[in-house]
Amino acid sequence: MGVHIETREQLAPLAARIIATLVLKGRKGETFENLVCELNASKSTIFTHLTTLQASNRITYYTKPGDRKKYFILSPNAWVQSMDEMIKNWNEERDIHLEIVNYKKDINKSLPEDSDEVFDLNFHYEYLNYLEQATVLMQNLRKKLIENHKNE
Amino acid sequence: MGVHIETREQLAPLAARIIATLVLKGRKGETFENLVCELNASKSTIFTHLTTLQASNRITYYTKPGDRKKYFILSPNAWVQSMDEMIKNWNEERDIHLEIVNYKKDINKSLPEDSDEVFDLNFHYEYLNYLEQATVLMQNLRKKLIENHKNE
DNA sequence: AATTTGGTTCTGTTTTTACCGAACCAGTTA
DNA sequence: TAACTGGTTCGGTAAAAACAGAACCAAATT
Repeated sequence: MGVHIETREQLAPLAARIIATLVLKGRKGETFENLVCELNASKSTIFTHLTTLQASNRITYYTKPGDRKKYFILSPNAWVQSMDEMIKNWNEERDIHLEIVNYKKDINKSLPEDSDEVFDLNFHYEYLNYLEQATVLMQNLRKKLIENHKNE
Repeated sequence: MGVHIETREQLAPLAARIIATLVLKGRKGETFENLVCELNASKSTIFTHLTTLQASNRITYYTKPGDRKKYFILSPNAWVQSMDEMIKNWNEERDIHLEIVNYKKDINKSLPEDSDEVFDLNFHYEYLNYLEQATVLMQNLRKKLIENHKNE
């Protein structure tokens, strides 16, 4: 599991394993100390990873009254985050392709119709089409799931 | 663009820039030599990246009769590849969550109903639901786009 | 007031990644 | 057959990523 998270979320091995243990631990969470000894890593490493994971909204913590310890848990809306990430990426990609299309159109204009230097834009159009449709689907799914979630 | 590809496709900087230049070059493709001097990198580096990119089906090449050079181009079905990757990832993720659910169910069985050690499985169910729906949507879109593509 | 607990900061060290250069090889051309 | 072209292999290096250790700090305990 650690490895999977590591590649998919592009995290350092240990950061991924923190996530993995939090997934397994569930809503009870895990303390700083336990993470250190369970993953037998150094306090400093765990600390820096915990802070970056918090910064990227992947985890949070809660505290118990009369207890200085922080109990770290996964951010509750993992799938929303995951979808938002995906949509953001698709949009970035779309923007890049749009830029390229414009750039190539410009060049094509300055060439004779039959020149074999003329760019074929079809590739980009197909890709843009895919991105567009995927984004719409994902946004709808997002809305729908959020609705469902509220009504529980 | 290089940077975007680098992070999104998890490639080495130079591999990403190869992709980027191929995207810009389009159908005509780019030769080994040109890549070397355009990206001012060493032959060996370009070579190894070209081979791994071919191995991962991201690029191919064609040859001209009476010309020893290889003209490298992007694999024509980039969006299909991209979707397949995504679906594969979602399936892996689903399998992991299913395993965890089983594991947690097992533990829950051996605990009294009201124990606060009991795992809350809702998180996993929601996530599985998301994965399931996303996968179905993406598979449908895949089918649809492939149909469209054939009829051109 | 001293010590402990839980956490934080800073400065290395180790490991991995990304890349380069030189030597090499199989066809092709002169 | 010598030299060139286009590509391939291998050994090594430089830089970045991941992690560790020790020192440190503030709040709580003793």
